[in-house]
Amino acid sequence: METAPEYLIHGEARDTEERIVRAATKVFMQKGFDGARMQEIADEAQINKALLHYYFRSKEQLFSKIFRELTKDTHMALQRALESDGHFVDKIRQLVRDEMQQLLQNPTLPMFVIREISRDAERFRSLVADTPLRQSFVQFSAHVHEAVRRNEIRPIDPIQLLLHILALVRFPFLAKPMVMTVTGYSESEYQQALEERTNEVVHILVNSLKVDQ
Amino acid sequence: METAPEYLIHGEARDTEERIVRAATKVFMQKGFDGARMQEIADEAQINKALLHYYFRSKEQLFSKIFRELTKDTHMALQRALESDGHFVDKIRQLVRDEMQQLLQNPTLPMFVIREISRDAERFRSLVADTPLRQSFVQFSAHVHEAVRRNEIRPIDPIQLLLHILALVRFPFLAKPMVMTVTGYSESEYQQALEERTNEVVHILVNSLKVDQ
DNA sequence: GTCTATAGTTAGATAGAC
DNA sequence: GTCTATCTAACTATAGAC
Repeated sequence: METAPEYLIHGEARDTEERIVRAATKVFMQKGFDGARMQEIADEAQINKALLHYYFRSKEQLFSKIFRELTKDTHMALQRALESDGHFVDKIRQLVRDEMQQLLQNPTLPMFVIREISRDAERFRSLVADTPLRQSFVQFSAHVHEAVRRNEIRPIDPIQLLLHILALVRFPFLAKPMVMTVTGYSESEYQQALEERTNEVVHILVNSLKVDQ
Repeated sequence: METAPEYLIHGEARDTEERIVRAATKVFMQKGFDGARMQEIADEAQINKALLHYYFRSKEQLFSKIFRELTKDTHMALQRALESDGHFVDKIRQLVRDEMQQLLQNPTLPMFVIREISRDAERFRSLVADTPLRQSFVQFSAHVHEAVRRNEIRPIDPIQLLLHILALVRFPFLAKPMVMTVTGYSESEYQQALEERTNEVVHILVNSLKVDQ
């Protein structure tokens, strides 16, 4: 079921669709696919439940749209970093700062993505198939090997370095409710820790990549 | 609704309850609370659905039992590490090895815990209230400050160090489906990366804690 | 303790008026 | 396009026989 071309939609149509997408994004990110209710999305969008099905045939299709929208720029930060010139360590620095800045704007995205991929890895696999994301890791690996060869960094398995970066950057957002509870930190205290974190992460990564240690 | 004392239960009772718990653990860990179905748990335990409600009044109560069971030893590794003697860096080394070993035995636990806490942080808060887990972070912080004072490690905010450790150790298990897809790694290749990871994580942590850098 | 049968509720989805 | 009303299926939970 194709949506009608833009010029054919009259009245409040575009606005309604946008409100639905915004509402669905909010609810799906908060509750996940299994926990989300079409009724709640309709309420949030201030429309009727039936209208959801008019715009998006099913919950599944609505979710797919949201998921694709939210993940389509995932590889951008990595791409920008790899394409930049200079020392490999500078690329890492840029990558970390870029990702941290984005996540501070959108702190619940990591939990959403990882929860839904874990729920249905197959969907993600087919979604990623025709996407530059897959190619990004190949390039990243090549950059790592080249940097090792040039003696810019110590020898390291690219997947371990990737895991280091993703872990250090994304985990604090993923684990926010857990860590807040365990530490007893308040919302604002934790927020501050997140903001101070960029330099910490850059520091630990740069140090671990130094040669001759 | 208390379960009858052990000696009063006859026939296959204990075995049944155990099968239910095992089945529920499997299904809840795989699907999460929202995605799990009582019918699936019953099938997995090879009993009737009504019997689930006989043993555990509701899905909520069954889940609570499982969740408490799975999280009750969370603080153990940290406790063991803190109580050990010697240089602070040795405690970190032990902690990482201890946790990694446990997670390799139970690789889906981090996803389960973090997903459910994110779904209902309040439950976790009240669950942790009367638990040594909360106290563990206080002790951890004290150890960090003391180690800094003794010049065993560089100055570092305890919450940042805690985040470093948790992130580096747990994220690779959390993000397994995502990272496998992005990298194109097979199950066995990823498994090997996980096993090789302990030394990597120890290396990066120890390096980042060195003084005079 | 364990089962079958079913109540009670809520979810996603559709019909049809406007 | 948007609404009300309703269908159908699925889920949790309970009643009651054995």
